[in-house]
Amino acid sequence: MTSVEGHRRPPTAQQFVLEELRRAITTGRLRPGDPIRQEALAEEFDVSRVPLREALKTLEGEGLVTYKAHRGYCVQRLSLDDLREVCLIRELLEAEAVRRAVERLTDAGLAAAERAQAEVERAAAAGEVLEMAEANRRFHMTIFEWSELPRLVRLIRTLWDSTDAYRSLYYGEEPNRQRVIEEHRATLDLLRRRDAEAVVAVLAAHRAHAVTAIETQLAPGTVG
Amino acid sequence: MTSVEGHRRPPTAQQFVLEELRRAITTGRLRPGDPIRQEALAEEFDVSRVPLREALKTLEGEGLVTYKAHRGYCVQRLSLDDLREVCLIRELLEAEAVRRAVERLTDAGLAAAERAQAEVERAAAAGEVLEMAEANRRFHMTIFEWSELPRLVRLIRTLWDSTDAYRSLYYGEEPNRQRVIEEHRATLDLLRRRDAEAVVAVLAAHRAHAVTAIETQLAPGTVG
DNA sequence: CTCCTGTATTTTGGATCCAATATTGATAAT
DNA sequence: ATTATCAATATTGGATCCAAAATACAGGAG
Repeated sequence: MTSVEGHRRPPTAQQFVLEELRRAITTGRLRPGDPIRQEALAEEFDVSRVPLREALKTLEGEGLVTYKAHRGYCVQRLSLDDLREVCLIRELLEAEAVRRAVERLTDAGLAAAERAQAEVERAAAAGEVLEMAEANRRFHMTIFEWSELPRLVRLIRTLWDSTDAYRSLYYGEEPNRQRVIEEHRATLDLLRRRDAEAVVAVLAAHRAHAVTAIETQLAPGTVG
Repeated sequence: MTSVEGHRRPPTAQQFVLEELRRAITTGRLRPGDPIRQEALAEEFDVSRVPLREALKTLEGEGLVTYKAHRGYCVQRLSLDDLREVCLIRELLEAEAVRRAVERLTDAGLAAAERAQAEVERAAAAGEVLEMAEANRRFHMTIFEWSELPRLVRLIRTLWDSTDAYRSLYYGEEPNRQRVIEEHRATLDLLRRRDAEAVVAVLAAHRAHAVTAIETQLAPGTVG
């Protein structure tokens, strides 16, 4: 094996930089509100400013950074209000995706979701938080994709991207990871019974719980 | 007056190119499926390929063009299925935006919408189709913005952008223009009475009509 | 005649350099 | 002392040039 070091480097510098920028933002290395100094960042990633700027344009489209002409990019402030808003929008879109998905559900599709779930549980047991988050994402996207509404899925994916920062926060807690596994099992069960509304309810409950968890985690001393 | 020729040129080349590209796509000058030859386009717009590529990245984020590494950009095929899907998503998002908007509706807000509507009617009477489409957009966005959900409004705006091509088709027909004016008046009336669900219904009916109109316009000889 | 292969050409990706704009700081006038 | 103005600096925007990849094409083997 020559280059199987976890992540193989993307075929273009802009895609590489895009991943790195996402990581930098989600891990808090670049903090919300920070202006983005292109020269410094480009040097750090060892690329020129051109691919960096193209990656930033992509992130601008996703709402992770803001842009003003001649003043450059800033990391978008992700307030709790933003998080709540994203969850509200996800609620609307994912509910529709699930309803459509259940109508088109096949055995092969279910098997794919079960494989993703197996990977989630494996990663959880092994304590691989990052892998678990990734498999979790695959689990959900697999379901959404059954809807056969590619634009809808694309939007949902973008919304997930835009709150990656908070997601890693959530998955950092062991009880939350356990909870996710339970919810996935319940979801699979309800899917087998073609009960779309119940699945929608589970997903909604999950989002609500995640928001609450993050709220308390972020504002721990508001009462004391 | 020095540069009041309708549109003043944007402060950056990428924004200028972005507008031009949008226009080229909506007017059919660049047709769906067409690969985008950067060199040729850049020369046509009299800029280098750098700002062109940044504009394309923005359009990629909006779903108007697709991108593959080392193979470049293509104008997204906007099938009728795509149009229907965008309308479905708009239905979900705009309904929520309207419900929130009605809860927060102020007199000043209503006045702004009425001004936009006045401009719509003026442009319609003057036969200025492009101006009418623009005022129409302002009318709706004004309402959506009362929701105070900036990300939601942003998404809706992007969805509107992605179907601009079809919109100009719709507004090209006089009866459609007349219909829009009626619907706006009804909408304003219902807003004054704070009847969110009725507004949602009007908007849904409008979208349904637009889709049907475009379907018949695009496939005129399917029966004969 | 078909298919594979190697090469030429086209097209995209990226680096460097220069221009334009914004920001900062210093100086002077009120 | 405060504010306005102008110069110096930092930062972004864009053009050109070169590298890398993909595509098209020609030639030869089967």
